[in-house]
Amino acid sequence: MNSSHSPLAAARVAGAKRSREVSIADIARVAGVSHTTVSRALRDSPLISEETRKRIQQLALEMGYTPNAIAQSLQTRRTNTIGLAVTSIADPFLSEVVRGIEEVARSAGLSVFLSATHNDPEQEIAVIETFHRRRVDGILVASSRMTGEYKQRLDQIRIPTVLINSQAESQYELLHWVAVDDVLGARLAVEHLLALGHRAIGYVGTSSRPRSCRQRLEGYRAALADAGLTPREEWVTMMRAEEASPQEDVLCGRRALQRLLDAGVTAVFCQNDMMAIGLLMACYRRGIAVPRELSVAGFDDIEMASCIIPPLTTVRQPRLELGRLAMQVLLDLLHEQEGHNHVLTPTLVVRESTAPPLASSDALPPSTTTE
Amino acid sequence: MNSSHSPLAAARVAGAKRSREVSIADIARVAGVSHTTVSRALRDSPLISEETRKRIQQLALEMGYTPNAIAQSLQTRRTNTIGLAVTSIADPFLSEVVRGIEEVARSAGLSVFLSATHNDPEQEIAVIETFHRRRVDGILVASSRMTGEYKQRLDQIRIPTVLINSQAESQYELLHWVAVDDVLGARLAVEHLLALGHRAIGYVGTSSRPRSCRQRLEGYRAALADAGLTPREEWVTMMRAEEASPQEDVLCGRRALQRLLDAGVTAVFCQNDMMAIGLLMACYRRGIAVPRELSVAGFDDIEMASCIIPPLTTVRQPRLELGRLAMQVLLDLLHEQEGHNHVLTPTLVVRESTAPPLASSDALPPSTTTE
DNA sequence: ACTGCTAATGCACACGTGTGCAAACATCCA
DNA sequence: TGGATGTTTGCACACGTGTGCATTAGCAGT
Repeated sequence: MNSSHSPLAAARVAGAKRSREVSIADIARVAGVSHTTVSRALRDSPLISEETRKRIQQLALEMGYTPNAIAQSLQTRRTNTIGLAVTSIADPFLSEVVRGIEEVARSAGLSVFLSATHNDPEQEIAVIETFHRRRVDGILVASSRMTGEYKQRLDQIRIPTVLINSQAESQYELLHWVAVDDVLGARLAVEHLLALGHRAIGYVGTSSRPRSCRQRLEGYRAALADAGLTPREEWVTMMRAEEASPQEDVLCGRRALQRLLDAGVTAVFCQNDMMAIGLLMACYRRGIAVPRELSVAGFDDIEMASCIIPPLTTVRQPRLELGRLAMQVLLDLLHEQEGHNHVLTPTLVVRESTAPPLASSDALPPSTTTE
Repeated sequence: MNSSHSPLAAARVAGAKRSREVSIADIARVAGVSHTTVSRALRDSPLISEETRKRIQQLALEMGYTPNAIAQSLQTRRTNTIGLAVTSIADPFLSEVVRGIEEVARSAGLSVFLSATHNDPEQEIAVIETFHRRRVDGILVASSRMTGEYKQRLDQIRIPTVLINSQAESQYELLHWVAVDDVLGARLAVEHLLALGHRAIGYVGTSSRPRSCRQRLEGYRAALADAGLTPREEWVTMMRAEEASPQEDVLCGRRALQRLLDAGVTAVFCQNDMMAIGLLMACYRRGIAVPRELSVAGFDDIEMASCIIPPLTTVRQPRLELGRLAMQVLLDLLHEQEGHNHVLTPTLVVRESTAPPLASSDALPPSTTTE
């Protein structure tokens, strides 16, 4: 009958330095009931009388009780946690995707572990390993190359997984995925350039994202073919890259300009916006007017695309939607429902980096079906 | 003596559908020892003989054992987890900061929970609450306003916390922080404009980040004062905003142009790069040449600043460093060491959006110390 | 008063891991 | 051979929460 006047004061004193948090056992002791009753009362179990429940909930509040999610997870075998692996956190394409994911996850009561893989197979495996150790309920992987070992790993641990715009060349039936139609997107961009009157249209891609590069190249080729054109070999410039970082992409675009000019193109379709921006910068440096002398189109429609001068014509990926949908599919899987794969439709956003070619541009001999 | 030929096969069968993961108890059973021995062997305890340890580690590998971090956390009272609260995930300023944080965290064996608060007090509290429930070892808060209730909450739960570029007007001695010197940064930018010959220099700020706005305004005023100038009231345009999102900032910049032109300034210093970019876009629309007719300087040096045309003169915040350092301070706190607060020094990055004013610009009467 | 029924509560165990302490065993020395 | 010392192992408990089952209390009906 000396110290603690109220449970509240007791909690304060207990939490003075670095001591334990208030547990249901503590509440039980104060309330004079078993920890079982407290547990049930806090979870609104119908087994507990209205009166007891109210009393205990009030007490929990006064004592500053915060449930221990760790202990709950151990018991229920659910952590209400997901792992999100991205290639690069600073990737402007991913920012909105991650935003969509976190938004949906949080409204479903899930917390998100974020980890970067830097497009490096070894780190990818380490990240998955960590997620597994932490017993996440599900995993999302964005824009990753999927090396064989990685896939094998994911396969073994049997955690529901959804891939977003996977760069793996082969799909695996065990994994689910959400992606944007790259072939269609590329078609839209190239058809736009064709409609403006361009005939010599270049392509710039990078080896750091092999799948989207291949698919977009395919769309590019298909659009040209439909117009009765076959691209010259030198129109297609493939840049070597490893890291898949924005800086690297800009550099690729910048370095590609000379080769494209040498190839004599009047328009360029870039694998993504960052490369297009690199290209624009190089044009600015060399005094080449865009779009008057050279038309440039990108892919992704990142924030920057609309902020740059001239505003970039590009293919819009519904990035926020992509993230939301991926998380939604994962939620379905977590609820033991069947998960469906989705292909989202990109749209063309015409801005000011594309225009009809200069009349002089047909100094270049038209390269129609040389086949 | 019927089914499982090897521990490996046994594990495979066990993990067939949705059954339990392999635990140390399982390994113990197979190895014919107690779970205690397995626990010690896997942790390289000196209590275990070399031979037993090797045997058990080998067995663990074969059985596909992955330690349960949840159970470990419950026992050791450490989750090796931190919570990172940001205002907006898509904020280009934060991308590099988050990258630095995750990098250091991961190399220290910590996983990162990411959550967005949208600059909303209610959500901020909810996020902190969740972090607490999950028993994170530490918390990082980036660019947040710190409402009283929020602070009180953080204060109660006594989890080591580090603030990054906090927007709270008052600092609390309990919390640690890392920040960039806003006053100095603003000085650098404005002194640069002064050195170019500008006398009528405008400022654009937003109410969504009150502290950095106030500090940068202070630096702006100080630089002008040192040059013997007092800014006219209409040179300082304050935009109302709530969300603290990039889109919102761009809009603020865009809408500020007219007011600045009316005020007759020849150069503008913006609270951040996104606002400067909005301003540039507005200039582009109105056919105002930057930097010939109007000089524009920003703050932050986000990726976009160097990619835009014209490349933006701005004040560089060491963003990656900021993230790394904040995480480092948090690590110190986690290791029971004293945490030190840090003020980082920004630097001026002169690019191409600033130039001397047109000769005609002094049609505007010089407004020297009207005081 | 006894039975049968419902409502409310507690016991005991589970989840998977770490660790203090005791016990068993081996080794060495006198 | 006995005792001292050192090495290796296991028992039992702890961490905080959830839940099946038994137990108790309360109440109505005969």
